[in-house]
Amino acid sequence: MSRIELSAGERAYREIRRRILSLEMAPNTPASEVQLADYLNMSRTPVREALTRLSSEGLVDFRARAGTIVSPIRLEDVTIAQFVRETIELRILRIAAQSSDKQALFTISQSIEEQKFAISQSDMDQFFVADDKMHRALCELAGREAVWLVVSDAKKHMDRVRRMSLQYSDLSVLLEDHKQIAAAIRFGNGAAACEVMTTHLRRVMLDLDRLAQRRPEYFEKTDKVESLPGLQKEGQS
Amino acid sequence: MSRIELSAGERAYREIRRRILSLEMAPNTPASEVQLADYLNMSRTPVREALTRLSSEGLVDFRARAGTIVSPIRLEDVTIAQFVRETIELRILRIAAQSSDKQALFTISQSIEEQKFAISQSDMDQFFVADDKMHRALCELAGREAVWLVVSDAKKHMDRVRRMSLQYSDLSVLLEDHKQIAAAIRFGNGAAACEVMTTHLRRVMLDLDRLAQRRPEYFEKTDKVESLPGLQKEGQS
DNA sequence: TCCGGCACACTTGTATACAAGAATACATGA
DNA sequence: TCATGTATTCTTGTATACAAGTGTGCCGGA
Repeated sequence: MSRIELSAGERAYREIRRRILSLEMAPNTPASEVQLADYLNMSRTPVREALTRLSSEGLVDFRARAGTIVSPIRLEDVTIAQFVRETIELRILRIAAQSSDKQALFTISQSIEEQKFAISQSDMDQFFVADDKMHRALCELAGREAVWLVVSDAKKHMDRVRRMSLQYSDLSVLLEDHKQIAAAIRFGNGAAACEVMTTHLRRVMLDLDRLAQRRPEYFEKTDKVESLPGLQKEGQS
Repeated sequence: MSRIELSAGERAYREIRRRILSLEMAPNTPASEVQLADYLNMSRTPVREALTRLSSEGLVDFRARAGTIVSPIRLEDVTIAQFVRETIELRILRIAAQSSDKQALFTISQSIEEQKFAISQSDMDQFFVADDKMHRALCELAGREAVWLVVSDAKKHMDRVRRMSLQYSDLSVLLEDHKQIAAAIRFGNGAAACEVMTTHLRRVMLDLDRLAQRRPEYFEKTDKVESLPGLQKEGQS
């Protein structure tokens, strides 16, 4: 029914974006227009349209007449995204704690079940989806569903990091966070929920350094001298 | 020195965006590609690139093969933007209140002087600029300069409303808000600053209904019946 | 072996040509 | 007068051609 024909430009945008955020297209690697056009079976025009949009999102970098690349992960972008997300979600949480919207509360329980299942299947993608579903449901509970769009948009700069981080993380820890948040919300205890949420959202940041060392080619090279002689951080071969 | 040649696409984007946000291009009116290309002395391609970006920002609406229009002002977008801006700026303010960055504090004083001058000259555009400068300086004071970019981005959905509102507003009221905020910040009184800021940022919202009645052609038509017979709001004409 | 310079291949930036759906004006019939 | 069907015009969507830099690799010389 709602099956409308998508334009080539829109298809290109969604597919390239998905491939970037899922790390299928690695940061700092070329995103050639002709190559993508070939891959997507279309001309350069709609591909270029997609890349233009992605560029203004900071997900690809145009280097005039010298090739386009998938943007490296920028620590600054991640930090801002984290700040914005945390700020907004905490306020959402305080509002949500005073609500008792049955539908939203049910969606939250539902997403937690899905997380359990995803963990039992070791299905990270599904966990990813269920995680988002819960955070989104919290916005609904607060009666600010549309705010999720903003959070979701800010999140794009963290998604690649989150995906890397999830590979080495214990998902059950995150699930436990979620359970505690849900419980606190049900009790109308906004402060407690916020406390857990703050810890929860900051977990990714704790991994950042480790991830940047493990995959330096994914990250933006900083201007600062990487490691002053005799002042190196503990070498992590 | 830093005078680099901008691409046609970038020029088109900036100019069209400026014209939309300044209401030179009225909401709900056509934004034809050929017409804009002609106006900007370039081909359709870079214009289309600009419109694509503006579309993903929600500032123009593509209607496939039926013309592109400047997006109407959507009350929902304004509301979200207000929520996001208020949430972020209040947190910024609490952090800023604990700082004493001389440079940023000076910039704040400076912008207030500029506001006074702008009022004396009845120069709204200058007031607009000085206003932004102050809010930006508050981010700097909080040591989160980059967060301003996010606020600034969220703000785009309020800018057109703000511009309409300013025409009927008493600018000195806004200046007074700013003075109080600056004073509270200097005293390290974050709570007081937040209180004034909340009132300050919500002033635009109070005008919304009035503005929507004065210029209904600028706003998105809501599904709700505009005015039930016998239940009209006070006729304004 | 190293360095400088040059030519070439390759990439994006822009213009133009063409395709196809949408809105509109108009003719036609009741 | 009004409804309806149709042709036309206008708009965007996509493909392709061309222009103009960029980076690279090779060659020659020291």
